[in-house]
Order: sequence, then C-alpha cells, then structure tokens
Amino acid sequence: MKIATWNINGVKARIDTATTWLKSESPDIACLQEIKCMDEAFPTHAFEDLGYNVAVHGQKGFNGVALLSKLPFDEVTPGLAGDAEDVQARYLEGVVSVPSGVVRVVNIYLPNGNGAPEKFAYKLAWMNRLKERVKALLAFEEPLVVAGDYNVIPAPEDVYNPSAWMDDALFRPETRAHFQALLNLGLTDAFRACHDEPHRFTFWDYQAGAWQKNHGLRIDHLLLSPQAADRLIACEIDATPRSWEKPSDHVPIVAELSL
DNA sequence: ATGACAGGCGGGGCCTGA
Repeated sequence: MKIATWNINGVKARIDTATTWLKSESPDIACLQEIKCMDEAFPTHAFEDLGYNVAVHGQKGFNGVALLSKLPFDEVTPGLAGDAEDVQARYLEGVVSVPSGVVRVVNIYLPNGNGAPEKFAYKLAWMNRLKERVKALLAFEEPLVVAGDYNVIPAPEDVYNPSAWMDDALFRPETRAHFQALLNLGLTDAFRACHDEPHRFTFWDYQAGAWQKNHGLRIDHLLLSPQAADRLIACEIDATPRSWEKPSDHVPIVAELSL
C-alpha cells in the first residue's frame, strides 16, 4: 500500500497537475495540503473519477487539507483538538480497513510560524496539541501514519544552507525540539529510515531560482507508529512534478507499507 | 539590504506563504 503526501499549493490551480501525478503513481492514499478552498469548492469528482474516496477539511482562501483513499473511510475526523478558538483548517484524520486490519492516516498542514511573534507561538502550541493527539492515537497500538507539510527542517542536512536558516521558524531550535519530542513518542521518520543521504528536499521556493540551484528544504514528512514502521518497505521523494509547468513549490513523498 | 514568485480574492493591490 502506497501512502503519499503533497502540498499542492491550491487545488483549483493544480487540478491537472494533481490528477496527472495520481494517474501515474496511483497511491492508495494521498494527503493533500494547502487546498485553499472551501469544502464545497473542492473538485471531488475529478478525484472520484480516478477511483478515490474523498474527505475534505477546507476553508476560504488559505490552508485546507484533503484525504484521498481508494479504500472507503471507516472514520473521518476533521480538526485538531486542544483549542476551541482555532478555526484554521490544518488537520484531517481518516481510518481505512486494510487486509491486515486498519491503518489510521493523519493529514497535517503544520503552521509556518514566520512573521509576527504570535505566529511562532501558534506553531509551537499547535505542535504541542499534535503531540497530545498522537500520544492518544499511539495507545491504540495500530499502524498510524502522520503525514503532511510539517514546516519543520529536522536537521542541518535537510536544508541547503543551514547557517542562513538558523533564525527561521522552520529551523529554530524550539521547532526542532518540538519535532524531536514528537519522534520521542515512538514515531519513525519514514524517509530517514530508508535514506541517510543529505540534501534530499521536498520543497524549493519559487523565488531566486531555488529549484535550478537545488536550494531546497526537507519539510514534508511521514512519521510512522511502531506498527507502521515494522511494515515499511520504501519511502521516496518524487521531485519530477517540480519541473512541470506551473508546479507546486512542494513535491510528493510516498511511503510503501505492507498492510 | 532588499526582493525575488505564486495563489486567492476580487476586480486593484494586498495578504499569505516558506
């Protein structure tokens, strides 16, 4: 079973790109972030035509996440618990039955945290809320995949020029500590479990020729519970869509599990 | 040092992103 995550930076602007890639790679489950539309504006039929069940948690203009699954959803839960005031659409959880039992997929679009100080505080608070949710889910002792745009550069080898990023919200020590605390619950970074080479990126800025110069970041991740990590076969970044016309600034990353 | 790209919204430029 292949589980993919991809920040597509606007589903309406990227529908052809998304369907082309899905037809080519045919992941069983895909987590999309930054759909940037309300639920009713999501192009559900375009994905249903490819054989996907669709779950959407959107909002007007910004953010928004969607889950696509070839197998039907047993459960879908939108929104991250822990802050009733938080209206940003950044979290969508789905459960799917598989031959070996179930797999739970958590699709996240973690806040960027740059800009005003309160944005960084929101990011760290969101990471704390995510940690609490993951802690609860791990108690089920089932295959769990927490996938998405983390907006976290885990280590210096995950950015082209770490010294230039020291004060950035994606790489600040507090951010990395919160990410490490998540891993310390017992999660495995699927890509790093399969690859130890530096400078493997999932994001290249549109600006300043970042793609051409390979000035990238590794900020999109699939984190696995022990029961999922035991079944991990492979994890690959597919950078090819970054070279297409009108690309997203992120590329898909796919984990294959024997579920 | 600054700005550079891009999408959404809405119909001109501003906001947000990483």
